[in-house]
Amino acid sequence: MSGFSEDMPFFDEPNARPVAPSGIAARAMAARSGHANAPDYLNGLNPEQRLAVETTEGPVLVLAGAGTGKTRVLTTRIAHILATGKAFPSQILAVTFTNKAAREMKQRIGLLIGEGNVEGMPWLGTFHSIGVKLLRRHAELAGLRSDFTILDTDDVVRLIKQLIQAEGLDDKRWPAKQFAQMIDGWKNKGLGPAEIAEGDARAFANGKGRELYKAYQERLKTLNACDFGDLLCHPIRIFRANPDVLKEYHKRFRYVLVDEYQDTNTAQYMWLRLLAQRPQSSPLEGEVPAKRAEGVAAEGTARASSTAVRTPPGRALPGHPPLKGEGNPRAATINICCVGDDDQSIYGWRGAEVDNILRFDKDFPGATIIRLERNYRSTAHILGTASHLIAHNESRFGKTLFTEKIAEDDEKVHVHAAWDSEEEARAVGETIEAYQRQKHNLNDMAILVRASFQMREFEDRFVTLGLNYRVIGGPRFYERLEIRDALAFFRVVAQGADDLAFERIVNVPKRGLGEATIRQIHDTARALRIPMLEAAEKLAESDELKPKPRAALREVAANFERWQKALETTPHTELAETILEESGYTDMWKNDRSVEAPGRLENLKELIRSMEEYESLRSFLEHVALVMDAEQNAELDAVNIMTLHSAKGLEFETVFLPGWEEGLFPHQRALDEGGRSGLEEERRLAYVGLTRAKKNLHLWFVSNRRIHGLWQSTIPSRFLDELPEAHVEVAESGSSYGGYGNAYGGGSFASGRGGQAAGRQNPYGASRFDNVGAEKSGAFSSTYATPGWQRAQQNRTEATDRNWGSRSGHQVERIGYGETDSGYGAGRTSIKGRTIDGELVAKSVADKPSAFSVGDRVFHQKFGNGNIAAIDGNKLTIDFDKAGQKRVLDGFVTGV
DNA sequence: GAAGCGGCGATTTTT
DNA sequence: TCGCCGCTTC
Repeated sequence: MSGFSEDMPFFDEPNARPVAPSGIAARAMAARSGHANAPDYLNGLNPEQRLAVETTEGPVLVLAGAGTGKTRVLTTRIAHILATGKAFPSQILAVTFTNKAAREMKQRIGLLIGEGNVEGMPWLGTFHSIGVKLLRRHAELAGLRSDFTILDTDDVVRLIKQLIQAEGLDDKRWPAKQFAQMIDGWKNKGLGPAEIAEGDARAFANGKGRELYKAYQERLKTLNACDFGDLLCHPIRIFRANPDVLKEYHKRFRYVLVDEYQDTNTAQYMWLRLLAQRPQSSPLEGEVPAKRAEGVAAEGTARASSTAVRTPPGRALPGHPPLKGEGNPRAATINICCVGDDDQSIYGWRGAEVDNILRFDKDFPGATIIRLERNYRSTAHILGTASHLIAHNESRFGKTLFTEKIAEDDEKVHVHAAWDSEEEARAVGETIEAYQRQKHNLNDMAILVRASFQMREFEDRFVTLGLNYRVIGGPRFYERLEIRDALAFFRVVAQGADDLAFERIVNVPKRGLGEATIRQIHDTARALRIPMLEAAEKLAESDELKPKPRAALREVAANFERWQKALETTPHTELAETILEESGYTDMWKNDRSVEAPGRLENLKELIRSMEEYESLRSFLEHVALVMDAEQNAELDAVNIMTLHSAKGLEFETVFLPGWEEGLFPHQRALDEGGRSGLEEERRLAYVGLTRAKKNLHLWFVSNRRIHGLWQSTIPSRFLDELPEAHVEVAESGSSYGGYGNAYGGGSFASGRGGQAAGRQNPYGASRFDNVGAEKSGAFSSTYATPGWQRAQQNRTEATDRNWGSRSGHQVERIGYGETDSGYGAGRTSIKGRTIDGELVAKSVADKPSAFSVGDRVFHQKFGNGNIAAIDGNKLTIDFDKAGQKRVLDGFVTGV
């Protein structure tokens, strides 16, 4: 109970018992948790959680360690505020980072207080979705119309490229992508063109960075569009420039809740501060005028004056505006509750400021800090391991997770060594099969990697084993080529000024509108200051074009005119279908002979289907821009493969963490670019990984890994040396293909084959992992009787057939990973059309012959075309034209 | 408009 | 080393 602020102010609560001053908070808390008449929703909360729920007034920081019931606290807190009549649903602002988190919160609040009431929580959402909402209401204050478009990263890059070229700059020397990232970085900090540092402005485009940024913002305005960063920055600017507007929201939001506070960037922080500081009276006016002015309007001068006050030890802060009434005992009540875990801050590289959370009690004086350390997820060994590791970080509040469930048979954390990444994949595969034999579900297992290139080896291995897996993360459904094309059509219909969308599809399908014509449209639009669509209409009526492009353009213009009219009268799903038909887009794919085409058509169908949930084309487009989730197939029992980053917030019975080697984890670039804080973030990432596991945890490191195509010998991660011996067991081997250790090792694993790394020293001193793997005994050494085959056979007759027709038992799912414009190679998508609803799949698959014959010509995503040489059940031996002879499962090939 | 070649980069990712 | 992007070529 060390976290209580000693000077928490006393607040009157009209509708409830007064909150006890913090001096007796512990006692009060204890007394209350024993209260006989506590409402249902409070039942089952532990004392800390309950305190976090019931301390509704004033600033509260809930430091919620991994697996300590963070979401439960947030949702119960909202339920409590509502149940005690402290606020109406519409008076609560609750922000999350991801749509998934927002959805989950809505759902869980619904369970607590009844579905109907959640509908009335219009201000529960992601920072961005709430930003859009605000911006739509006050668009004119940002120079936009309320039907503005939200551009995605791809649009932004294309736009910037145009601007760079328009400036007469070499777009190779100054890549648009890089500048887009710079702009993103500035917006993360809430900086407009006028506010960026001189040095930053000069660093790009021959010193034209600032002008370019300005030009970009102006271009967005003419396009009636904004980017993701603007969704936060525009509201900030609006609030600052229009105190009356801000006041409106101060009145509205009585309670502010923030999830994952450690991930907030500076802009989000500013946004929150503006909304959270609610003067109830105005004694502050004139009292600290200088600070106030800075805080609300001029961040320029704020920097110098605020640094001394608010810089936490050890780390300098880039100019945050000071808090109004900072340090002032008469500061207005701020009912803000931020929940987060400084130890899980892993997004520094994209602008998140761990300091926001570390600084909380300084930002919000008198804040109550509540630590949730009671863990309900993992075994004592896992917690002990994670805690010991994270204790090596300096910049942290300091929490220690504990559990009350200590079972004798809990296994220690296993650390395994392998010769190289291939053996690692093989051994993990075997361990998974060993668990499977003990009746563990594949769904309960996850492989969490540092970098996505590591996934490939596991995928390859699992394909051969016939082990179901699913990859989570990566580009998603809405980033696929055909989806983006379709959306571009819709966007132009919904918002005629969307030039980027127009440019994207004006010549899709091919209409003979080449570069020259598009240039001409572009120039006309620029000259007349009208959208390209209008310019196209004008050109089509003039004599400036040759007959062919002129006719084509006339058709395009007529199409859009017709569709725009239909927008008023036709149901939007119907209209969407019409658009894709009449534009020839569907036909384009129907006539396409490539393997991807059918999948693309199915995706388009899925797109239309998903539109039904929205009331209009506009609201659909808005959701598409912000909600880019792909649904999961939870039915399929499959091992989960994902990066450590995307694993945050998830939990699994069994977790595998491969690749614990210096250079990979911690990643070399994190060290090079981030220094000590980079290392600490890597360590937090490791901590996130470790704390995902409920029961079983396996860490791996290899001696040799291929990096950029070259085999390099590697050194075990320093993180391994930071694990507590008491909770860790070094498994001698994981591979039945053992012998490497004896054959090559003989000594230090870290020194590699044949002294390859001779002279290379472990800079971190002798590691106790140096000799691991020299002997192989094999805690999980398995036999060659792989269950994969039997399983594959079994699966054929079970759920598999229902969902996937008679494909092989081996199933692969890619959540999100699909092909994009730029494309993940086709080889990355093993089975297409998983987004199709079950019925369609079943039908289309059933039509196909379920078995192949020897001699059949087939196509495989990864290996290309080949002829079937032999068939063994669902396993085919194929002579590939290019890849040679391979054995693959029949589900992975299609007839040609 | 497709195919072929050369250069380059190669963590992590949400909205 | 591999695979993508963009440019050139026919």
